[in-house]
Amino acid sequence: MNLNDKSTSSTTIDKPRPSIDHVASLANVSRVTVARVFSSPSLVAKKTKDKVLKASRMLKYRSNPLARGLAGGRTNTIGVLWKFSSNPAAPEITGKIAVQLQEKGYMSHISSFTADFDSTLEVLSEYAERRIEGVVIQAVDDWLLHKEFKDLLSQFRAVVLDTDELKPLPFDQVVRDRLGGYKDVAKHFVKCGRKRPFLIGAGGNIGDKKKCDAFVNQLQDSGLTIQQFLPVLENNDNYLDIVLSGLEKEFSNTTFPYDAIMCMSDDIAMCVMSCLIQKGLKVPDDVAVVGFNDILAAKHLKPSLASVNRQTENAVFAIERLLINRLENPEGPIQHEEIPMEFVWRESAG
Amino acid sequence: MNLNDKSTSSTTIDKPRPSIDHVASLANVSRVTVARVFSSPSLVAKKTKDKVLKASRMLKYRSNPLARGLAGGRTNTIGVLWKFSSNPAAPEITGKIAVQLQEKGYMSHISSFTADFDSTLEVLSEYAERRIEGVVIQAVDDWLLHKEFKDLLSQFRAVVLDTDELKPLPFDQVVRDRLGGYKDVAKHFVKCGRKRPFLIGAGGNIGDKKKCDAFVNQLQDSGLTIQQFLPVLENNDNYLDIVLSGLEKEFSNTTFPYDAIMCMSDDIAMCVMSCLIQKGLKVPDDVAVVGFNDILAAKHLKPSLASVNRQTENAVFAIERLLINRLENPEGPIQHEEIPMEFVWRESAG
DNA sequence: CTGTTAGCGCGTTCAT
DNA sequence: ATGAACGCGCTAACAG
Repeated sequence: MNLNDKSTSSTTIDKPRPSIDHVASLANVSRVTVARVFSSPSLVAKKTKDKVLKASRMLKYRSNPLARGLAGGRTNTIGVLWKFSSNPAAPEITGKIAVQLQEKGYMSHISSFTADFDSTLEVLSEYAERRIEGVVIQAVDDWLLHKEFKDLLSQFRAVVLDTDELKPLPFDQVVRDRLGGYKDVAKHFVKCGRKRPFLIGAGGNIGDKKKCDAFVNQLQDSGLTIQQFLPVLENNDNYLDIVLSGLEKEFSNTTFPYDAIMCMSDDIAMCVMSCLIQKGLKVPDDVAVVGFNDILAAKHLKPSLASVNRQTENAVFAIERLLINRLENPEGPIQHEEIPMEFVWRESAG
Repeated sequence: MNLNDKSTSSTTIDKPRPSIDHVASLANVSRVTVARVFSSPSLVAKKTKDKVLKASRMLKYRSNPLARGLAGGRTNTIGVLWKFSSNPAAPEITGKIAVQLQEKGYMSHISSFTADFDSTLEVLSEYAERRIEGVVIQAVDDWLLHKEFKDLLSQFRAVVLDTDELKPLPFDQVVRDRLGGYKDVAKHFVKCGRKRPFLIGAGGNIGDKKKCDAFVNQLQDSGLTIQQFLPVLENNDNYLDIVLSGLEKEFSNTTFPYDAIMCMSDDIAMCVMSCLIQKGLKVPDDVAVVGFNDILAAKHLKPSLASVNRQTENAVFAIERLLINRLENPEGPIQHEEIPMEFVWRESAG
């Protein structure tokens, strides 16, 4: 038991970074007893426990997460893996998750999916090496269905997926159906008698493809065909430039060919509205415009901007709930929580 | 040397989670030699090194960060501490930092300052327990000047501060002078002959106070006095409502009393522009409007919105550079990097 | 240049 | 209910 006796005389102004041994000697018990007080308190006599707790409080003892993890204990660490590129919403939700978990006593690692599959596997491997207890993963791509991925994930005590539709995987999931939002917009356009809808902002990835399909199919069910898409390059800071120059071209005809525009972000929608209005068109009388994200400013614009609300707050709470629940109860039944994204009607939608 | 001989027959499909000992025995050297190949390669003979590297590649060996940290080695972990509440820019910059550092082989913990001083100290203590190598801290408040805080920070191999002005602290700093942005806007208003400026969006904290002062003082230097502030509650999702209802009241006079408005965010600026235009005022002819943040959409609005660019990208790069540099060279001279926030002129500014 | 020894701080058997 | 001993995987201080 090699501890410097400095720590006993608490008058010294050192910061002895107390270890479990210090507490043990101060409480006059063995190191194991101290450890047990924190890991499985029920096995320790109340009197002993009190002694230990008092001593640890005096020394401001907190067990070391690294040592704990190395020895097979809990690390209070969570990994949050999101796709940051081409996803402006990623920082917001991952940040909120981190802050929320911090309040629960967990520390989060935030990482980004990378371009290739292998290096993303590496991230999960490193999570495992660091004895992370749980991971929260944005699961929009289909990578997760790979066996390798699944196996790596299964190592963790808790896994929560943030998906856009229920995946056939044995993990807790928060399902945020953005497609529902797109369908609702399509329905609204139909209901208002719009005849020439338009969709702006498709990227090249799978998720974007799904959105387009949902929107188009919903329109087709009502007998409307959509004429054209204005594609947007992924992960490009100039995407608004591209969108707007594309839109400009549509004005070369004598009449503007569309009467309803769905934009894949509020940013785009705002710019489109500005452009239309400046060209002498009225929103929503001539053209209806709907955005996506429901930014705070949307309701204060003129006309106020209709949008789809991602329900980020609710999603974060759901994620936290599922995660904490599984950490505390690893063997419980798998849970799914649905949080539909809501179409928010405002003036611009007509 | 207790290692299961399973690992030698690499045909088995187990994932033996190879430890340093496995590599050592396969390469026929001692465990220490293996460790040295990774920590200080220069001390190992080339021939031995190759042997070891080959063995580790075969076993897909990667040293365990937890064990490394516990034994006093490097953990490849960075802490990023920001004020998330009442700061919409926090997720973006912290996210970018994390992604950037991930590419350099570091894993980031992202945390938020909390309301009280003590629990923020706790975060730093936990960083220390987790043997984090470096911390990046948003240093707008004056907490850092407390001795306790300074002492805790000094433990880390690297500390990079993101400040709004140079702090008298022995740490690397990236100075993003937002006050310069405000001053530039004030100068611009003066230059354009505006006589009745207005400032919207002051919160209650110290940082906001400084901004206001910078703006007001700059105006006063030119003989202009600013009539009024429209305060905004911190950390409030309705702040736009409050701003706009405040603005409404100004219209009760026969003439709108201001001819130039500086808004503390682009969100506010957009709403203010919409409001003014709807009331029949012209931007910028009757009233100039400037925002803050320079969102992508700003240049596409009508009129295009003048703003102040935070230079987030550049700041992230600077932070990364200072951090990596110090990690690799802990004893080097302290560095400061200035990244002024730039006033971006556009139509709305007049 | 390489190997031996002794920890880092904690969890987990076993005994008692 | 409590303690002794060992191991988690690695680095540091020596030795050779």
